[in-house]
Amino acid sequence: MSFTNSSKKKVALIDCNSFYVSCERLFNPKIQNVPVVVLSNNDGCVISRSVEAKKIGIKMGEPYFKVKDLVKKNNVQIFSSNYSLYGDLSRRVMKVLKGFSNKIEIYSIDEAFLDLSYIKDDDVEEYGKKIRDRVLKWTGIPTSVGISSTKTLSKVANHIAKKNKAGVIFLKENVDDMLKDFDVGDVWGVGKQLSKLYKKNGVDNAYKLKNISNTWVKKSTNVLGAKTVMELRGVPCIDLETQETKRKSCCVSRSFGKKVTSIEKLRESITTHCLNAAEKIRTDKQTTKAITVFIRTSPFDKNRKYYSNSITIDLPIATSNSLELVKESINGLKKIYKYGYFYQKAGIILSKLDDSSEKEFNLLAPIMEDRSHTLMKAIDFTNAKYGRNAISIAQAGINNTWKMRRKYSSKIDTASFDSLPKISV
DNA sequence: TCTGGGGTCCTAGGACCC
DNA sequence: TCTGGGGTCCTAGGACCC
Repeated sequence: MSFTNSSKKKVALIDCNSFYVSCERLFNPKIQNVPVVVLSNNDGCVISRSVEAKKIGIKMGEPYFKVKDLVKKNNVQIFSSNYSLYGDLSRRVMKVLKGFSNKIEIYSIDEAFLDLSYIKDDDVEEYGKKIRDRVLKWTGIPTSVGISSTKTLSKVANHIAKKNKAGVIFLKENVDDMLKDFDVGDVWGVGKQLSKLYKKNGVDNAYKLKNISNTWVKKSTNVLGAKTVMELRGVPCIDLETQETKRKSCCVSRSFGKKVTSIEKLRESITTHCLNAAEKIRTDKQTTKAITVFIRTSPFDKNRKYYSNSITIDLPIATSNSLELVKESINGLKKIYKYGYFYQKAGIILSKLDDSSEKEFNLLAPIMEDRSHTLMKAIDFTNAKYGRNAISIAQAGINNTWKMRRKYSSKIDTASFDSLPKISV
């Protein structure tokens, strides 16, 4: 059996260029052609860089304090991250992309896969350009487009498009030449460990990985490793996930702006995280059956003893009730807290999430659930209207000395963003 | 002084059962 | 004094992603 070229699948990966930096640039004409970086929460690490910043040698994920000298010397513009702004712009980009294909997988805040199988090979590059142009014109965000027969290959194509600023790359006959030039560690699904293993065995580029023996890869890695190899050969193994699915776990955690030693401060932060997580799952109409609390000291501090611990509490009845979850998590915290350590981070994870419509049978549940449901709805409504944590509980604390640093925020918030004039086209 | 946060999936190995 | 074998289910931890 053979397939004609026209029956072959085509998938595009559209990826926003330096997404967070591009978002900041939309509101600040002064930072167009200069080096710009956006920092992670707590102003900890570099998580987005403009091309100018990359050229200077600022690496992805590097701690900010390590690049401070480079920043000063080159007058790099620094921004604390502003996720509500990036989320808003992301939704706009995705909305434009939905106009090109109804088979779309929103893969991350700045990436989406589109099924373009219905476009002829000869036309697909032009189509990619059309997508880029429209996203740029309607949202102001620059993108790169990679197109090929599998998701993994479209990732490769996108990577190349970014690197040589082609904008759009369609990988087809030229695929092997490109793969020979492509570091094995840059292949989607090949992380640090796999990269090490492959290179140890002489497989240092994507072309060699493509031609590796099936038995070896199955024996030496796992099913995902084997799938990656098949995808490099142009055999689709990873489906486009066009259905939006609900999350299976929900984690809220933060590093502290200053190290924390007392259980009272830890309790405040855990309470805050709990309230936020509970609100998130209620928004998605979900309930949880297990809550994990974790705390840890800094893994980088060589002068102090490291401590990290967590505890998971199974809940008898699935719930999304803030007060219940706070109560359980604080009980958990008491069990893992140890005096005498300088804590750097605390968080909670809600797991075993389920649809709240499928309630478990319990005699008391109907009454209890109903009353708490009304209260939670009132809390969520007020917080949505007057800002997050307008209604909180006393334990969350008011003077939060442990709150994270956000020294370089552009202070563009969702409200002011919404009030900006929209570009008409 | 200062090193993010939020996810998913896979697998080995333990617990348990007959 | 002698130690089976096979199956399922669950979970912690690792690897990966952005």
